[in-house]
Amino acid sequence: MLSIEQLKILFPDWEQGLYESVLENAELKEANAGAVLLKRGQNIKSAMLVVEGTIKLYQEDEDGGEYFMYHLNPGEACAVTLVCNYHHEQSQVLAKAVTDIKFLAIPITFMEKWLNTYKSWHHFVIKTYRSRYEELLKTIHEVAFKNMDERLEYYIKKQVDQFGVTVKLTHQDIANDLNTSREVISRLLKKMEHNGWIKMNRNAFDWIKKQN
Amino acid sequence: MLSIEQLKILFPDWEQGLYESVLENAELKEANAGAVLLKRGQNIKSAMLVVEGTIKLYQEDEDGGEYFMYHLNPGEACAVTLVCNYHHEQSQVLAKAVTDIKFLAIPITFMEKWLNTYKSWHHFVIKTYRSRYEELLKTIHEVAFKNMDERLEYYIKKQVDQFGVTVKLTHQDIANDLNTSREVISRLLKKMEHNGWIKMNRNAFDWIKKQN
DNA sequence: TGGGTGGTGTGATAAATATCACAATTTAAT
DNA sequence: ATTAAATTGTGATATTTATCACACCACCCA
Repeated sequence: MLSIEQLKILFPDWEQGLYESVLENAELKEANAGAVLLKRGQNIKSAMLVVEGTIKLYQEDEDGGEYFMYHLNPGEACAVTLVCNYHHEQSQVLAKAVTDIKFLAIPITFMEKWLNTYKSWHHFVIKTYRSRYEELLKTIHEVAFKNMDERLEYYIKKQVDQFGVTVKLTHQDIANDLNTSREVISRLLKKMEHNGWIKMNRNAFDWIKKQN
Repeated sequence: MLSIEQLKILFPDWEQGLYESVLENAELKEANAGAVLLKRGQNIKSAMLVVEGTIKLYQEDEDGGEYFMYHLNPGEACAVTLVCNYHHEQSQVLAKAVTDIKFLAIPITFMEKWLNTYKSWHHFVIKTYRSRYEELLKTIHEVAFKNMDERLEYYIKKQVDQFGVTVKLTHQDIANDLNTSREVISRLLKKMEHNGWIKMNRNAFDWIKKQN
């Protein structure tokens, strides 16, 4: 299990009692890069708080399509799992581990209880919802108004913010995340290369565009 | 101002003290159908709770484009205005009155205070965020995976749920809400008419599709 | 070392949507 | 009643994206 000191670093704004409750009731779980942590329609049985590594959140289609929405990092929680009413909530999202990860799983029976007990938990939940709500707004902005070239640029920038200027993804990976085809991504990346925005390698490329 | 009885009907799960605080500090405002209540980039100065009528929430583009996300009805609050930190939050959304409306405007200086004072307010805020988060997920699902014909059907169904089977909108109205062109909507509606899903009139049509 | 596999490049074509042009018709206004 | 404005219908065309087909190359591995 984690030490209380590690918890305090990850979640600095909590009350003492909340740290103790978490240590007592949460399970520290691990998963490998690529693991699916939550899928569309799955019953939510525990809240997920990221301790180590990065998770990607997707909207998932009925027939296998995916659309990437945002990253979850250590100290953050998966909003959809912070359910208040413990009656068979179904996930609307797909969550995948990008790297090897560690996370705290807290049975959702505690959610309602903690909301009433810990002010800091309450604030944490609200902060989580608010920031994710804003991420979704940005996603809608992209997908409702932008063509694929701009969406790709936005996608790459998020990737760069997360993992640095070397983007270690295949064209197919990116196409899956943007719910398009590999050919489209290949051609758009080629254009970016012509424009001097990226330097391409096999299985990866570097983002070298100067930001104004 | 409203009576406390009216408030209790609209917001049945609140504490007594919260009703009183609202009556004391909220301003009851009115707006006409079509009025813009909040636009992208605008500073948020008060929370908005709907008392009467219906509001439409949009994602707004830099250059005038709009994409309809969801309706707000009496007893509901605009999530983006429920800010916890009163430091110049900017709206990411566009809010328009669909009908003549009445709403409570609560200065955001009370938001943080009430979160710490009223459990029922805290729950209300979380419930609001959660339900709107889910609406945004549905919107992303439409716009990321569906073609315009299905998105139009989804749009009409939301309209029907709100206002009944007679949809009083012009093709141009719908095109604006879905960020497409009038011609596209006209042609798709014509197809729906052929399929026996709608009966068209000028400035309106009836949704007559049998649901299975 | 010689396949096999996966990643990438690229043309051809189809489908979905956007844009332009303009006619026809209804409603509103003077 | 006549004109003006708004609404709808529809063809032609352009753009964007999806799909199919296939070539080429790098890398792994038996």
